[in-house]
Amino acid sequence: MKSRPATLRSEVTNELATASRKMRTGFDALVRTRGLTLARARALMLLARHPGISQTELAGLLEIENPTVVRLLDGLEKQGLISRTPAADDRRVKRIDLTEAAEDQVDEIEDLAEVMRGTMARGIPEADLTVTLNVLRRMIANLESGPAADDGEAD
Amino acid sequence: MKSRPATLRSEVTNELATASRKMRTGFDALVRTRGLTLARARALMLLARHPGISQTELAGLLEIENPTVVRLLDGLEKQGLISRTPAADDRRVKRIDLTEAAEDQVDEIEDLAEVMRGTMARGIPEADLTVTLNVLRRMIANLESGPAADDGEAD
DNA sequence: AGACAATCATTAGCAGCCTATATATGTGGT
DNA sequence: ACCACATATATAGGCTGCTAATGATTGTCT
Repeated sequence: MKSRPATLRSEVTNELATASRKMRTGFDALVRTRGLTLARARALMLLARHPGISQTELAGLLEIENPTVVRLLDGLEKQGLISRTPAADDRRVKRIDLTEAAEDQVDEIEDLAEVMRGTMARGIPEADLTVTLNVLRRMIANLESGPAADDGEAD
Repeated sequence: MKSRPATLRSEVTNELATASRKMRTGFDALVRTRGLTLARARALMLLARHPGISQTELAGLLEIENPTVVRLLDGLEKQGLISRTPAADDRRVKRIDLTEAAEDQVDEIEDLAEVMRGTMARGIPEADLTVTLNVLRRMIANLESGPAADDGEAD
């Protein structure tokens, strides 16, 4: 077992995982007070912005797989928050819409999300947030391009 | 339904979630080539640093709940990577240790983690990583102190 | 037209996380 | 000693994510 000192990189990745987990957990706790879960709340927010989309399209927006969407919508349907309507032009697809009850909830959810963001950003200079945003985007791009050679290592 | 523009804050939180998810997914794919999963690899790494700890202590380090640890260790035990030994002084607790087979794997896992970190950090100046680290730490602190009043709101 | 491939939704089964609850053991007050 | 409470592990059941496989429909190609 080699002993490994904590490096800047390892600290960033650790704290990235921790911050994300705490954010998820915290927001999940918030929406649970409204009878929802994080995944369901996310779906509702997207459906509010994209009414009538198909399940596959929703899966793409949520970046989860189709079978996961199916069960997610099963739950939301049982809660009376969405409706599945067979599409007229393509009988394979079903169009998903929010019910009125759900539309009322979406604004509350958005407010909770805003509270969450405000909490997290408390006391952090905007310039630092901007740097962080760029770092995160570069990391995402790096992850998407795979563990390639260290081409862009020197900046 | 109010219309909401994308704000710096909302972008940071979105990308934070995305980066973390992709990091998890990517590392999970890496360790899967060694017959492991992300959760199991994390447990092995911690057990390597803290041999003989109890399940509750491990749960604390992993920041997951006790029942989750039970099933995690059930799996690792079946794989022959850990052993559960009843403690002599307190017959409620079991001490968890890595088997020799596991110790051999831990270094490989650590190497994979290092590959992951290198991939993510590719092309990012150290100064920016430092800013990001501080931002993440502040966010974690903010999340832990709860959705308090906006004391430090103004930068 | 008919055969074949692609797409959408679904089901089944696994893993990981959770909460609530049960069981065994340990600890402290009376 | 005894009873109440706390702690450690385990079990049961739910939610969310995945992959693999199915059924129905649509598109394509000969």
